[in-house]
Amino acid sequence: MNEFNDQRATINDVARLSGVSKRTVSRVINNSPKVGKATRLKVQKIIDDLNYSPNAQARGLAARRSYLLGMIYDNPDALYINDVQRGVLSICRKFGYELVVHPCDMQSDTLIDEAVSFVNRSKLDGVIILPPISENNDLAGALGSANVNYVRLASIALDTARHVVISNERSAAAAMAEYLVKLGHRRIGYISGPRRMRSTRERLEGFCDALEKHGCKPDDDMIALGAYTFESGIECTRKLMANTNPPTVIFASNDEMAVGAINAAQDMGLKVPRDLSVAGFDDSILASRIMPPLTTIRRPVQDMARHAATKLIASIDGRNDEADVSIILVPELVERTSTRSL
Amino acid sequence: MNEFNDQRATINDVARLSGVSKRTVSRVINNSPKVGKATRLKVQKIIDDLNYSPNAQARGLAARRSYLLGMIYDNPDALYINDVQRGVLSICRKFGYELVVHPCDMQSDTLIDEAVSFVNRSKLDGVIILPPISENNDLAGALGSANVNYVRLASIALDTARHVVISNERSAAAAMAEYLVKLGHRRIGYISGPRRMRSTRERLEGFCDALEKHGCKPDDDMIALGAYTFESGIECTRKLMANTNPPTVIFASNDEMAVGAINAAQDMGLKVPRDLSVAGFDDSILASRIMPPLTTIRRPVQDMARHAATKLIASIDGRNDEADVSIILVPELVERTSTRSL
DNA sequence: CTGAAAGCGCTAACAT
DNA sequence: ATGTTAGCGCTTTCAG
Repeated sequence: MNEFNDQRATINDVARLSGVSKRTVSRVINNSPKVGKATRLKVQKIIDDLNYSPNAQARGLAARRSYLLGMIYDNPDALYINDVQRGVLSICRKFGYELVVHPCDMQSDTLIDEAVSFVNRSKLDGVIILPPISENNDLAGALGSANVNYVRLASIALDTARHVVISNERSAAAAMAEYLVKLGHRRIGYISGPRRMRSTRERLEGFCDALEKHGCKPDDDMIALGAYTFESGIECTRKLMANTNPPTVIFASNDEMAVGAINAAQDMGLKVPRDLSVAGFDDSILASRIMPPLTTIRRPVQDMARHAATKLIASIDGRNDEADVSIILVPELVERTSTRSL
Repeated sequence: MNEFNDQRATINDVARLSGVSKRTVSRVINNSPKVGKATRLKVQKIIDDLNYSPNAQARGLAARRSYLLGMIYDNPDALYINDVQRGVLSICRKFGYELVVHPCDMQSDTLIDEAVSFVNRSKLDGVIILPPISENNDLAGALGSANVNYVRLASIALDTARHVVISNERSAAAAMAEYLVKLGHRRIGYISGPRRMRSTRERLEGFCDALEKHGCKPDDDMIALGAYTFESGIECTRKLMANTNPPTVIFASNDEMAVGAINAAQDMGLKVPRDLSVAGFDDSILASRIMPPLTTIRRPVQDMARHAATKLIASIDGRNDEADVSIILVPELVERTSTRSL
């Protein structure tokens, strides 16, 4: 490390000192195979001595590459976002990319223009889009026609394999149904997410279809429309329990609502799981901290993120086979003590 | 928007179409005052028509500016990180900066080299460092001698005003002490964070000093050494309550531990707050979701982040007066129902 | 396998 | 107030 020199070394310095041309140094940096072994070693030595690292901006300008990936989201769940960031970054590191984050407002009517402008302005090589924004086909379309590489995280195949990484929430919800039936429950309440989200439908249909197979499809009064919020969990639980024949278990389709359900139950003087079982979806930090600990479904968030980043970089690098591999992950059921056998 | 042209417009296109030189266009882009009003309007019109936006890489290369800020952290608390990101980004947007995130491993012995290399490689204009990494003076020193602009988020003035934004956790902890004493508590238990962190000392000393003023300085057996984790909260609570004269309230110095304390209490057959009051620190999502809802202290995280970003950008722009303003924020006490009056 | 030279799109002295 | 001319540090034809 040259502690005394404020100026960082450039490719010219390396070329001069190692007695080769810029072009050759560039080849060494980029691991081109067309460099003699001796030359490579000589150049590499100078690079190490100088503690040289190429200027990303200059490189990007010349090569039309920024080595920057973007992440676009409007998700209230900080834990989810953080997990995705970590997952994406673990792959970025391997390939020399950095991650630029871009939270935004889903409802904004300039959402699409803003997203495209974000990518263009920063010359991002690609973007990863998180749910629920990932479900916006217009956004994906705009990105596609602007020739932007993108991968969406989703619960269903809403794009070609190249552009999406899927967690099969339908089958995860079905697994929860199986589990609750096996515990002996027949009166089963369900709290859904907001209508406009795809995950809402996936989870609901997966759950109901599986129950139907066991001959206990829930009546309409066993299904409450929530909003993925704590408060809506409370409200829906009240509604569900007000039925003349209330459920013995409530499956809230995310943990926030499940925690709301537990709180509501306690308010009503019901003990969970003695008087009412409760299950959630997400395995957020809340799930393991709440009393009683919540039976829930763990989405493979970091895995999805890693796959998305891998796909994206493959796509940027033109490794089409890899970019086009179909990725479908299955969340797993986490059994805790908020659900009991009847 | 020119939908049919794959190539984005460049400054040359704008110059040619508006019949002025590149230099003048550049002046318009950068809001230089030395441009005639008519010229400015004419150029701006072309810019709008072409939907032109300058290439950040080229701009950065020429001006030695990337318009990229970095965020360095190793913090288990996703909510905190997310809050900081949002805060920083709200300022970034105003000034045309983007944010590159960089979680890392505090324990790594290449931490410092990696951080410096991160900044150099990506040509970041500045970085914001989160606790507890922000407490690493060697890192700050290395950044400083590498001429990197940085701002640290901290609980104490561990750098010059330009380089730090402070939340006064000492006085916040003191406020909690006052509050508990006012509720009538005298036997007061404390669960600290890990020794190596500054915030641990700040919170502990602030708390104890305030109690001392009221003549109820806690004995050594009323202070348990935790680790800011859920499990350590449980363990420390057990220890505290095993005293012959156990506390009537436990102040855990973060919410995770406070939630552990509540769980431990319930395990021991104690009802919170009837048999034991519990208070936390952070006002994390857990605080409002747990039963009973947690009395805690809310750190002004987004505010700190905004101040840090503002400072950093001022410093980059050479607005020294602004960069050197001293920022000390005070967290506020949030009263909920996990603490009761004796 | 290596080198010379022409840019990538922008800013910044230095004119005018 | 505006234009000319060099670069910023790198990649990339195109030659050898």
